[in-house]
Amino acid sequence: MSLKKTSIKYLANVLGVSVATVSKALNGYPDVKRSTRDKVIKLAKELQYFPNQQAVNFRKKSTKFIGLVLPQINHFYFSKIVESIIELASEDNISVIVKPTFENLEKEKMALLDLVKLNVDGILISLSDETRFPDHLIEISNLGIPIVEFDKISKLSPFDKVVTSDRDAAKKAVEHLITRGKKTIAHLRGPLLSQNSIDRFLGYKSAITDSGLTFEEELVIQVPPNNINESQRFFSRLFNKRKDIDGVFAITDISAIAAIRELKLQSIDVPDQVSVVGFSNWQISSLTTPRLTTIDQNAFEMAKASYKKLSDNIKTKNNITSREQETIFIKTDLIIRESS
Amino acid sequence: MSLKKTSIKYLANVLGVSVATVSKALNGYPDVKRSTRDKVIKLAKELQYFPNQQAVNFRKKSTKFIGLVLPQINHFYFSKIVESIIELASEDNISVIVKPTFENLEKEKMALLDLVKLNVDGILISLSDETRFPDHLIEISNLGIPIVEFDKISKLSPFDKVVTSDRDAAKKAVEHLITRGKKTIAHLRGPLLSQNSIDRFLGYKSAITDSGLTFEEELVIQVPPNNINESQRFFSRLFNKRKDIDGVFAITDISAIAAIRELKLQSIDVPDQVSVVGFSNWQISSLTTPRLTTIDQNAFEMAKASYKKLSDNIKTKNNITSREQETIFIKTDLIIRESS
DNA sequence: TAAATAAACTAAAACGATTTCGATAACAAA
DNA sequence: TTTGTTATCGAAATCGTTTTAGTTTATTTA
Repeated sequence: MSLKKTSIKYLANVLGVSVATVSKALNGYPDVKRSTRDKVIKLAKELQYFPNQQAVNFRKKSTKFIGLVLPQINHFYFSKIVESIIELASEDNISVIVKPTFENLEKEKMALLDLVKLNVDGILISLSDETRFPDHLIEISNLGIPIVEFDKISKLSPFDKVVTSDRDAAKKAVEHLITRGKKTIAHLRGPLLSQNSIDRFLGYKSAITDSGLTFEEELVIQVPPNNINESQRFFSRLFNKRKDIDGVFAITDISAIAAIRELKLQSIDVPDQVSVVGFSNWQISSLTTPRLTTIDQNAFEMAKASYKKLSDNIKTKNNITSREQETIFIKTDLIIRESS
Repeated sequence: MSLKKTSIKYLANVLGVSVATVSKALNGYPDVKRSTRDKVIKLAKELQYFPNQQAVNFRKKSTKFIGLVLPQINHFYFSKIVESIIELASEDNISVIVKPTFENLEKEKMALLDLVKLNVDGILISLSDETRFPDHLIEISNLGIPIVEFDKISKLSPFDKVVTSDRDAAKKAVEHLITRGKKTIAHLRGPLLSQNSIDRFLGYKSAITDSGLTFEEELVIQVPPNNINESQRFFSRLFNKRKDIDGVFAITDISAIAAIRELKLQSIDVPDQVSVVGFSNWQISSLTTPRLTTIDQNAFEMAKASYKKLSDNIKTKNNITSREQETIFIKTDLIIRESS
C-alpha cells in the first residue's frame, strides 16, 4: 500500500494553487493571503502532510545533523553524554548521528568519513585510545566542518576542546586522602599516553609533593582501567610488596573496586586501614560495600558545554584558521562516601 | 574558506565529460570505457570528492536512516542495544537516529514525529512505561513505515516484536533457587502494567506451583526497579514481617542488590541463609560482594534480531495489513555466581 | 561499401522543497 | 481615466545525484 506521502505538489494540485504558494503559506511568508494560507494549512493537516526533511535539508544546504564520535556507548559516562547531547540537540531540531569507535583508530576514521558523506553540520568527538595524531580530523576540518573535541582529546590538535579538569580533580581526591591522615598513597594509573591518565597522575603527584610527602615512583602502577580482574592482580602485586600503603587513588571506579576487593580478601579494613578513592562516579560506586568515594565527572555539564561550543561554531562558521582555539574545563565534585 | 565541496558537476567540467558519465563511472556502470572510468576515479580521489549523501538519498527515496526509540540511553542494557544496533546498521551503510523518551509518552510521540519528518526507512521502538495503547504507532505505520517493537512492547499492537523470554527466564531463576533448597521465595516485582514485569512474575509463579511449593501473595511485593534505596525500604518491610524468607528473586539487579544490602545490614548470610537472584546481568552484578547470580538478557542478540527483522521488513516492504505479525523470543542465560 | 550491431557517451527529467523575480490583480491617488 | 502602489500569486531556477532513453561513434557482419 504505502500511501505515497503527500507532497507540496499534491497539496498544490488539490487546491489549484502553485507549489510556491503552498510552500510560502506553510512557512509563513507575508505575501500570501490570509484565506489561502488557512486553506493550505487546513488541507495539510487533513492529509497529514509532513515536509520531506531530506529535501528541505538538501535544498537549504544545512543538514541539521551533527555527528557524535566516541569510544563506546555501553559505558556509564559516555551513555549519559550521548543521551544529554541528543536531548540538547533535539531542542534545536537537530538530529545526532552517533558513532562508536570501540577505541579503534580505523573505525574512527571510517566514522568520520561517514559523517562527511552525510554532510553533517558539525562533529563532536572523543578520541579513541589508539589515536595519536589528529591528522584525520584536520583533513575534515579543512573541508569546512566545525569540530569540537571533548573528554578524550589530543593536545596536538587545533580545535576547541572541552575536558574534565582531571588534574585538579585528582589533586582534590588525593588531598582528601591526605587530610584523612594517609601518608603512603598508591596510584593506579591508566595508559601512559592517554591525556586523562597523564593529568590524573600529575594531579596525584602535585598533591603529594605540595603537602610535603615524598613522591615514590614505586607507588604508581599502571592498570587496565576497565578490567577489574587485571586491576586486582596488579594491585595485589603492589600491595604485597608495600604493606605500608594506607591510601589508594585509582584512575577509575572499576580499578578502585578491584583494590577494595583485594583488600577485603586480605582482611584489610576499608577505610580504616586503607582508604580508597575512585574516579567517575559510575552508578556502581554507590552500590558497592563500602560505598565508594569518587570524583563525579559531571557528564551533563560536559555534554552541554561541548554541544554549545559546537553549536556556536556552526552558527558563526568559525574555523580553525580564523582564531585561537579554546579549552573549556568542566569542574568535578568529590563525592565522599564510605571508602575513605 | 569552506572549500565548497567538489561535486559531480565539477568533476565533469574538469574532465570535459557529462555528469552522467561521471556518475556512472563512480558507480561502476558497464557502459563507460575503462580508461574514462579510471580518469574519473583518479580525479575524484585527488579532489577528495565525496558524494553528497543527502542528495543521493533524496534522489533514491530510500533515506538509509532508521529510527531507534527507547526509554533511556544511560542504562547498561539499553546502551548496549544502542551500540549494537548502530554497529549492525553501519555494516549496511545505514545511519541510526536515536531518540530517548525518558519513559514519557509525549516525548515518545514527538520522537516518532521527528522520525517521520526525516523519512526514516523504518523504526525500532521500545515503549515507555507510560505507553498503554499503541495508537501513535499505528498511525505512523499507516504511512507505510515499517515498525518493529523490542524489549518493552505492547501486546495490543500489530507489529513484529522481539522480546526477552522473560517468563522462561524468571522460571529458570526461581527453579535454581528451589534446587538450592530454598522454600520461601520472595519476589520483588516491577510495575503492574509493564509486560516484562508481568511475565517475570508469571514465571516466578509457575516455578513455585510447578514444583509443589505454595504460592503466597504476601511474598510478592512491588518495588521501583531502578531505585536501590526505595527497593531496600520495601524489602526491609517485607523481610521484617517474614523472617522465614530464604530466597529472593528480584526484577532487576538493582533491586537484588538492595535486598542483599538489607540482608547484610541484618547480618543475614548471603547465600547461606538467604539466596538472591537478580535480572539483567548489568556490569554491576559482577562487581558486588557477593557477586550476584542473575539472568543475562543477551542485549546483543536482542539488538541483532530486532535489526534483522526491521531490515527484512524494509526490504520486502512488508506491512501490518499484509500478514500475521511475528514475535521472536530471545533466550536468556542464568549466570550463577556467589549470591545463590 | 553498406548495413547491422555494439560500445560509449550525453541530454534531460526527476526527486521535493525553497526562493527570487517578475506578473497580475486590486485598489488608491491624481 | 490614468498612474502609482500594494497585495497576492506563480514560473522557473536551484540544490547534487541517478537513471532513462536516445545519440553518436566505433566495430563487425554481410
